[in-house]
Amino acid sequence: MALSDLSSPELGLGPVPKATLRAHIAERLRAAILAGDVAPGAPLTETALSTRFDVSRGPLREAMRQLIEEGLLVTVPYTGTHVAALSVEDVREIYSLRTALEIFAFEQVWEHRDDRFRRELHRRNEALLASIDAGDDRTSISTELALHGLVFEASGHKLLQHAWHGLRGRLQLYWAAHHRAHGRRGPRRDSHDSYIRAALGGDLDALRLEIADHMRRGAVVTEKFVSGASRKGDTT
Amino acid sequence: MALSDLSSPELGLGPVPKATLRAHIAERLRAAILAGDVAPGAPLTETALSTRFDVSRGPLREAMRQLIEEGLLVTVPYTGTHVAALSVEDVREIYSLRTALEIFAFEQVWEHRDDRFRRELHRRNEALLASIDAGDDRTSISTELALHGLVFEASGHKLLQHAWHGLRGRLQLYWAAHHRAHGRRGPRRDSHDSYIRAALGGDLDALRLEIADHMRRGAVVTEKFVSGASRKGDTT
DNA sequence: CCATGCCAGATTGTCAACAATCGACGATCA
DNA sequence: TGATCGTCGATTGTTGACAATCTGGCATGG
Repeated sequence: MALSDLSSPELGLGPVPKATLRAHIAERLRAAILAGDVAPGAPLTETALSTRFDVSRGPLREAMRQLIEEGLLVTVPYTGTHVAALSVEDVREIYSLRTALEIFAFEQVWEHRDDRFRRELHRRNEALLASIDAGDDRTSISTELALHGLVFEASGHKLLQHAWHGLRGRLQLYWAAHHRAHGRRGPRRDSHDSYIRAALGGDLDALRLEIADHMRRGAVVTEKFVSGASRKGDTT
Repeated sequence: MALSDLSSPELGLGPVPKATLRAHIAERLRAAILAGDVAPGAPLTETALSTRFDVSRGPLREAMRQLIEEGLLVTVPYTGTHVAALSVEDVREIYSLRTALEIFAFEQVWEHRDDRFRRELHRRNEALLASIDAGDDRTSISTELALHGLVFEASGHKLLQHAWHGLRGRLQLYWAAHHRAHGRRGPRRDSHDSYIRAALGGDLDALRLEIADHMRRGAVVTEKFVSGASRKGDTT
């Protein structure tokens, strides 16, 4: 199953999202952080945020707890909360774990790849290319994450998807910061060609190597940015 | 580094845990669930819990959010909260992801295994054997989890440890339920012998196979229990 | 007899006030 | 002059009351 419900519109049926205030707050706050409205390492106070969002501190705190769990915020009891700081160690952990999880995801999907999967992979890659060509670095982050996210969605493995979401948020924090610092962060236009080829090919071992290499390249770029930024006394 | 601070007593120095109420509540509630004081699938109401714990609903809610994130509770807005129900699909996901993560953890540690690591592995295995021999099924769950947890601690990979903690909680929920249902759930006395051998040996590929096999065996046992329990209309 | 609409109880969501704790500044004293 | 202790502002932690929403059952009408 699982493989069959990638983007079925379902005619708009299915359970509608129940909107609780904390969910909205979490979404807005996450967006604000990833948009760089507050820099990594910058402090956040509950009262200030509750005023800005015009909500009480109760739901705001619950939303912040969620972002803490996602690794975007750090808090120390009775003292304060701040946006997670950037660190090279973090980058290494994110990319190494990403490698392991994405390979595992492909192992799960491997025998079940169908036309739908192939088409969707191509579609998302073209969306990535389009945003790169348009020079829109902001959406190219989203499209690249969507491309890599496909295999996790297709796996139908809820726990695995959960782990991917956690990684994705942290990754987005670093990419967004990189984007703001250097203007252009996006991958080279052809950087995913061999990835796509291997993902649709017949050699699982080749894909393993390709993913490891792909991640290694990404990690090097991001690490370099972080160590450069922290040397300038930016964060940490 | 990382490999060096496995169980250093530090003479009782080091930062004392800052006790917030929600942390205590989360701990107690988690213990209650894993002890089976509330069965999987059973409903939990905030007001009832806040009365029993003699705290207000604020910190209680934050503690519950944490357990929700850990996969022990499930909530639907404005409607209710219940302990997570058991499902064979969940078991398959837990064990398959466990396999991937534990292999990854060993890959991280492989070249850094030292005497300390070897000693600690033996120590924890002996603790497991002791609890099995003592017929203490309750602590044998803890000791088995501690044994498998070593490689994650030794990896020094914070993100990986975080993922392991998430898996461990879910696993504990199933094992505890199994224990309560059948009295004796624990592994056979020699079930970790080949695991230890492979973990300390020189053949990483052999260890990969051993872990995969070890998990497969565990998954089969747990799956069988869950499908049996649900067929009796126990949960789900 | 079945479908529909409504009502009541229960449960979670939200709010504003109060308490506990922390970090830093400045006064005090050797 | 230097260190130490107390105090104060700021921040998070906690509480109890109130509002919004859901679920099930019941009355009503076809």
